[in-house]
Amino acid sequence: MTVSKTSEKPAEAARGRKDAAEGASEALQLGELSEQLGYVLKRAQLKVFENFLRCMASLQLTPAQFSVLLLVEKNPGRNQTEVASTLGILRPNFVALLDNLESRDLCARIRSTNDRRSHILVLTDKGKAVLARAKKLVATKHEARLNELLGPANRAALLEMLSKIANEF
Amino acid sequence: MTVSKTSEKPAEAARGRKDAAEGASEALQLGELSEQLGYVLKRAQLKVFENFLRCMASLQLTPAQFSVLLLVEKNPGRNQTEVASTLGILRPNFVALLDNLESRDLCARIRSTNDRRSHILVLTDKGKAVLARAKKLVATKHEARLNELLGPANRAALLEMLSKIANEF
DNA sequence: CGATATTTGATATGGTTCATAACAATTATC
DNA sequence: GATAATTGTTATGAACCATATCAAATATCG
Repeated sequence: MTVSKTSEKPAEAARGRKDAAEGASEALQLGELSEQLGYVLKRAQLKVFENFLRCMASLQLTPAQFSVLLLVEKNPGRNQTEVASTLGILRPNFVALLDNLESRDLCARIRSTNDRRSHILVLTDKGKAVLARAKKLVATKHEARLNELLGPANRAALLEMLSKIANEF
Repeated sequence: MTVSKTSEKPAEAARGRKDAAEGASEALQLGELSEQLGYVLKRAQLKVFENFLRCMASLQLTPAQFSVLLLVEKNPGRNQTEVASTLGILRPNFVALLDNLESRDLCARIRSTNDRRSHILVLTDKGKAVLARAKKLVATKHEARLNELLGPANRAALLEMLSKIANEF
């Protein structure tokens, strides 16, 4: 982990007021830390989530909520267990997440007629509309920033390597 | 968000017993999700941390603890504020982390003579020895797995891109 | 059919991580 | 020398993650 969100700008906040005065204690050497995959990965992930939240501020969607809307749109009619486990979310924790989306009228639970235990998930019209706007924001503000920073080819390569790690590590 | 640790194997657990029976409800389509940087990044990060913990099981070191040891070894004589903020850890949260390392005799707090407010951090002999063993474990078990999966060139490219994101996003 | 086991959504609960406010001791500022 | 700022610390709350358990509904199998 090693990193926080709004808190400290890692290498920045290290050298404080002292610098102006006398000793000017220099910045710390990261050393082997900057070669540690986990360290860099975590840092990058926090930055990306931070940026995502800023881009989505107007829609008030977290990465988790966005991923649920995306998945339900692509797979309407699936139940909570299926959607949650596909996202790696535990069913108990998925309940509050859904409560939130449902209370905002973005998503609806419908009792299944086949299996009256399960709740079928679908996006409401508002949910579809909000998701459409969210996609545009992500594309133009968030993912575009990536292309700008890495270039399309590198961006694709990065995604592929991360997928490989996520699936085969 | 989106993913858990020991819990669910995302795409795996989705299709449960039903498959054997009749309808065999198929796996969900990830769709645009697999193109979302944040989603893939988070997944990869969880996998990497999980693997790190397994590799370090014999030494009982978390990624955060390992990063502290690495940083203190490279920068002996710095105080808590400097080390914590370099790692992006808030000072209040750094206290318990240090308490742990100190109670295991891996690291020591020494009252500074210049500024009697601050605690100078150093590794104990045991701390140095444990860190040396940890480095070997990480190199041979953890990072080696990466080279095996991506190849050295790709591994380097990945690290560089992640650093860029972490620093410039 | 009918007893038993399983699945689904939900609740309660505890652990871990992250963030803020406040405090005493010490030092810096002016 | 009075006031402000810094250091380590405590207390505390929010958010996220994980486990056990429950009632309702369904599946399984004798």
